Amino acid sequence: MKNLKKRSDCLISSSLEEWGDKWSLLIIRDLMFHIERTYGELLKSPEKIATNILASRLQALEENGIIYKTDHPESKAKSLYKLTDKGIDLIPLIVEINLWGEKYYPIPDDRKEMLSAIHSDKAGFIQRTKSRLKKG
Amino acid sequence: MKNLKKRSDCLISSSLEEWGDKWSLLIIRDLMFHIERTYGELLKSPEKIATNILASRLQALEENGIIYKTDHPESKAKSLYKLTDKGIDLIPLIVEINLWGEKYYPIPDDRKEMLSAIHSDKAGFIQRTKSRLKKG
DNA sequence: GAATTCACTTGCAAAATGCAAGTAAATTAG
DNA sequence: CTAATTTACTTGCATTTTGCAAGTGAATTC
Repeated sequence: MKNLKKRSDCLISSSLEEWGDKWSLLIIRDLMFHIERTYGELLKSPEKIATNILASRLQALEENGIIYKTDHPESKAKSLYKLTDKGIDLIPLIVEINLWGEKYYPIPDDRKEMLSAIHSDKAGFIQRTKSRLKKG
Repeated sequence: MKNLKKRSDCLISSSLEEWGDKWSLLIIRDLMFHIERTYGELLKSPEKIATNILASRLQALEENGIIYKTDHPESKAKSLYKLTDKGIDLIPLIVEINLWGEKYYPIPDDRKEMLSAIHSDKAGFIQRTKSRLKKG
């Protein structure tokens, strides 16, 4: 998957070229909820991404500076993927997707707490999530 | 293009099934900036969507209740596409994409005014845009 | 030392995309 | 009034992307 075709100068179009496909945003979601994940953990997400697609997306996201790969502290066989600051900047977007989804889909139990935190203080939630990810 | 595969219960995943591809979001962008567009006007967007892809996306977005089609007031040959309330609810998302893009791409001149309006009063901008689209 | 885990890669079929050309109804031009 | 043009698509086909299953090699556990 080669990226950055630059279909136009539009900010939205350019941004979507980087992360605007379903799998990329689901990977970003996982790294937002869990701070860091191994390749195998990302594979276990309920949407069942294929191994080759996961590999190509991780590579593209890394090339675009949205995620980075580090050594796993306990094993040389594993490695960890995390969001860069550029990736962390996508938190407000993920929050808005959740808010839209909340309005049109049944809310899974494990998202209820997060959504009520967002509703009571959106900016605070985003700020707390950002700092949790940055030190992680 | 058949929709709604429902890969999981995740709000993000379900939402992305509806509009989470690049072309759909660009169509939504156009309908947000211009309130209403004909098929031909949508085709003229700088990203150069193919005619068959545009047709399939319009159909999917309509089936998902995000846009609707109405008669053109001046010509039976033309028809107009507009955002439904469900589609209008995506405005905050488009705003956040713009804000992310602003940080990582050069800002086109024709977006500068909008972005400064967003920066000075995000909630107000969203509210004004919503009411503009609803009466339109 | 052998089996298992981990992070991928490879090969191939199926689906989606993109391009060019066509079509039918409505509109405009002569 | 008739022919050319516009409008909103559809169709056919090549290219690209996706998805599935089966490797592969290094690291780890048994």
